Amino acid sequence: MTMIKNGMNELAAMQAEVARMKEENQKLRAVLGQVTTSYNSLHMHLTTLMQQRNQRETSTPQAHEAAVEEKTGAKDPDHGGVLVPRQFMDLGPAADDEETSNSSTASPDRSASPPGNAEVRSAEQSWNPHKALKLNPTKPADQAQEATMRKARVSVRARSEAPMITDGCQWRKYGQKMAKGNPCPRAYYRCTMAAGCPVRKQVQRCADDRSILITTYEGTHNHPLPPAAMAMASTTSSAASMLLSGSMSSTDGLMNSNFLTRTILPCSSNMATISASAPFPTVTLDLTQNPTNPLQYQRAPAGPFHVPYPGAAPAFSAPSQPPSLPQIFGQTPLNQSTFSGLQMSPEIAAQFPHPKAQPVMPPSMAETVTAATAAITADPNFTAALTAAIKSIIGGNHQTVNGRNLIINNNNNILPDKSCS
DNA sequence: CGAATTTGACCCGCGC
DNA sequence: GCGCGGGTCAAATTCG
Repeated sequence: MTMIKNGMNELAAMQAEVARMKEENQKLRAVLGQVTTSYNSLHMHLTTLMQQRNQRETSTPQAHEAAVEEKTGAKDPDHGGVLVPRQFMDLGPAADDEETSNSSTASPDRSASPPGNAEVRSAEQSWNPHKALKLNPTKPADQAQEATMRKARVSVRARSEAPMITDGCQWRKYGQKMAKGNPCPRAYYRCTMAAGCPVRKQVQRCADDRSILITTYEGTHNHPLPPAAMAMASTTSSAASMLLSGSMSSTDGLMNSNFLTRTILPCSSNMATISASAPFPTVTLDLTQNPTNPLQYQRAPAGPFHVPYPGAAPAFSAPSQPPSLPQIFGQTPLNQSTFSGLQMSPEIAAQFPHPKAQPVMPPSMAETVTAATAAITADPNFTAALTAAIKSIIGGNHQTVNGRNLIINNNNNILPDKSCS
């Protein structure tokens, strides 16, 4: 008798559970529909903007193409008259293609590379940007852009007692050097999550304050990343994309950091600095300032440093690992055009009423970033469309220099490169 | 014993 | 051309 009663209770519980799941399913469908609608409207807006821009461009196509040619040294048929940079429109096939070929052909063993082997040589060039520049002086524009992308660096400054920050990737140390002007050695690491992955990073302590760890990332992963690594990879590639989209149009050395600052690190206007000066354009994300900032990492008592960030945990699955710095950013692996950590402008938000990212100013930074992250990571196509749309919308703030976009800074938030080395 | 790290040698770009 | 400095290689060593 009690067994029957138990069975009935179980059945009732399961029915309740099914009903609850149905309700949840309906909500999710509603959300999906909302997102789809928003995406469609945004896509339409993007199309309209691009058409308008194309019309403007085609009115003076020769001047534009001549300017591009002068800047890059070759025409790029992919771009045509569209001013949206490739790294924002493509979902990374160009870089991926090449980097995929790297993985199949690149050999770190230089002695094994027969001289004159074009394929191996090409891979070697992509491995070493210095060689690439020298050995292929007449490369097409897109290749030049890719080479520049590889050269672009993202430097993260953070306080840490640990010898290296935990970013979710597997790294293999391949060298260490004493850098001039810094008593602390600089360590060189290479991503070992996939054979031929071109991503490298340098780790060095700041000479002025040795509690500050400077980690410089270079390159884009050519393999899927674990959740814990996606955010940082996305952040660095996004920062690099942002940097290059501006640095290639600016010859001033220091260029606008406002836009990047607002987008990569929407919570703080003085955490991201950009140096487009030689030898490599570098974005510096400074996490050592503003102790009251919610994004400010806190020193861990032992082991790798982590960045506690309330309200943003879903991207990290490892229960033992508290959300670390990159957590605050969105992620899209293999996508150099990802616009991470996006803070929606009211204009954009109005056109994209994401369920969590309402145009109303967010009550907290955490919600903003969480919502933006959710929106961005939802769909890679949407990511590309959104980034392109933003670029287009910001077009009002753009000027064209030598046929390329230049983001105009509305406030004078240009900070000197604080690199210590 | 295989993987990871260390470390001296080497390569390359750049300035003088 | 030479020296310096940054970056990488690879043999030796250490570690798990």
